[in-house]
Amino acid sequence: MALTEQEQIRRDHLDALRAAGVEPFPADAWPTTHAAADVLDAFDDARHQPGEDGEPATEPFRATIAGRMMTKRVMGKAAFFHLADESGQIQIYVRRDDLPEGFYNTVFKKLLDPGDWLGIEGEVFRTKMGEVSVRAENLVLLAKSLRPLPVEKEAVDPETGETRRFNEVSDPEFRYRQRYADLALHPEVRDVFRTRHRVVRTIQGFLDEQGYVEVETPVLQPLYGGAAARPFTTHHNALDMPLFLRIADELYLKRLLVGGFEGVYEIAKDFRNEGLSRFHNPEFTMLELYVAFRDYDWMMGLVERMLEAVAVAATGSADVARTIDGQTHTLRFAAPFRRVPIFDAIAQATGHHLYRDGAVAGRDEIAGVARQLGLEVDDSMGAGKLIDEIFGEAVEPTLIQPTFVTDYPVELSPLAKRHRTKPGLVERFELIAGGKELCNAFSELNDPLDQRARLEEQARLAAGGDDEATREIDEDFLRALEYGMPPAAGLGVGIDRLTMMMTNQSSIRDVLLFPLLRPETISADDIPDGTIRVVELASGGWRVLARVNGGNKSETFRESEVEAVEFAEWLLEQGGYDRLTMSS
RNA sequence: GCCCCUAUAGCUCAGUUGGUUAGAGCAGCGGACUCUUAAUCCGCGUGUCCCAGGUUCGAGUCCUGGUGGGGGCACCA
Repeated sequence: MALTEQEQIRRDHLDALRAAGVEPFPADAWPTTHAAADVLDAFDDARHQPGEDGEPATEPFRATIAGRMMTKRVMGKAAFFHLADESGQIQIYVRRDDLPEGFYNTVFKKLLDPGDWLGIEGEVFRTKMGEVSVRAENLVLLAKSLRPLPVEKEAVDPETGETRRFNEVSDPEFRYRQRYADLALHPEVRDVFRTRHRVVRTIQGFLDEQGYVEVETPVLQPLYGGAAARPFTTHHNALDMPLFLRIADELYLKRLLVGGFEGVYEIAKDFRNEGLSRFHNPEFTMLELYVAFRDYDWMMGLVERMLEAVAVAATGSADVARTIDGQTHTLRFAAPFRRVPIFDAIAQATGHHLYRDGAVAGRDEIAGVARQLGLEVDDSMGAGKLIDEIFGEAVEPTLIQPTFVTDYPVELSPLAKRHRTKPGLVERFELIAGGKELCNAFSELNDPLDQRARLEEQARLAAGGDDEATREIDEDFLRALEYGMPPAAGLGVGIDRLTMMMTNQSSIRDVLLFPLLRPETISADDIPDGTIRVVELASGGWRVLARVNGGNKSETFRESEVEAVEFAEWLLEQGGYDRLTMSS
């Protein structure tokens, strides 16, 4: 691999450390007494601060800490740097004469670099400039950093009192591809994932308290179902059979209701083979919950209480700040949330009552309203689809405060029970907040004959070329339903989008530690010396990469893999190379 | 799949109408400095200007095609 000058210098430092008898990757543990933030919290000037003239503190405050060296300010025989651990940063004061003979000049000044993990032991004090710091009496290298972390600097603006950051890494690609560096540099990014952890834990704690059981159902499924989406497919060798990564876990959780569990939930990774966007990642986390003997009305009450608990856990209060189109709103996740039937919401927004006298308006009337709103209408769109479009255009973006939208047209909701009093509608709600859907819930369909009819309709769609419809009927699921599934309320919550809401992030990539990106392109710099490699290009074609004695060769073949391989083999025969590898 | 924006040093960015040897700050290297904090001061420029073609006497700059990334649309019960 080609090393940058700075990478080479750090490797030189590594060798020099070993030569000086300092192990760069020691095995010894370094048990700490404090986190950086604990030291800052606990410091008390009256008891811990030494006197001006070398007078010892009335109660010296000794601490052993560990972290990453972030900055280094050397002033001859003394130096300062900041040490960052998970809790925050604390300044370290180093003096030549506090350390063993020669260590400061030959090791600390020359061979330790920003990014190195250090252990510090010493007394806590406040500097003349007023910053609580640790005076290092023992300084130990815990792990050497061989790759320079980008350096960002901070300063407090004297007028506003706000901390400004300079040279901040702004390239999103760098941040997502090298999340480890992003996290090391940006405590606030770590905070997002701590909040995500609290969101999940709060939900689990809340549901556990109700007596519900968290379960694990198969990720690898012989048939996929429970949603409409294209699946990822894979293959099991020993059984020689295709398998699908789940697109939902609904059908397995319902089997558990049949089996006698009265409240089950799963926080699951689902996988959908679809596009990427600010709101979509091919693998994402979904909460699904099913509770026997309850209905969607009851479920709204549970969601209100659960999300209030989540908001408090995530932000400290039920009021959550949310930036939408550059405007900051305060979303109140305090029960009860507003409830509005979808047709009432549409009527308020458009003036058109499309559900009258116990029936949904005619398709032509609905299409007319859609056209008035500037929506494109084509003949394939049914009444249900048009209602959905009108809602999405005219209502959804206006629902900033958490709002339950209820009683959808039956065509939109094949898995929900028909409404007990309103013909043509189903018992379903979505929770909308900040103009986006957060939850989807039904009174669940438990009639096995009706369910069979609907799955058969799906299979017909699949045969007709709809690649999001499930091709095969899940006979085992129907067999389970035939034994009898209790009436139940079901809920789905997108955990990623909920976390976006609670942390005020605008992209799903900012709440996923490792969002999916296209693979990095390999260049000749990235392969070991003395090797030749043939790589297939995402853009089509093949490239032969060769590297010997630091010299690179790169040759692209658009048309033929055979030509590329023949060229690589010819190159190998010319000598100087000892290896030819193929990579996909 | 379509549209817009974008890619220059490890990081953040300049780079004029196409002009000869591509710049700055930070980081790094050498030196000074025992309370600094975007430390300071002196000296040093480290590069596949995303890739491949093309136009031109001459391309970081213009054109065509491609790739990565961001945003929007479409898709997503």
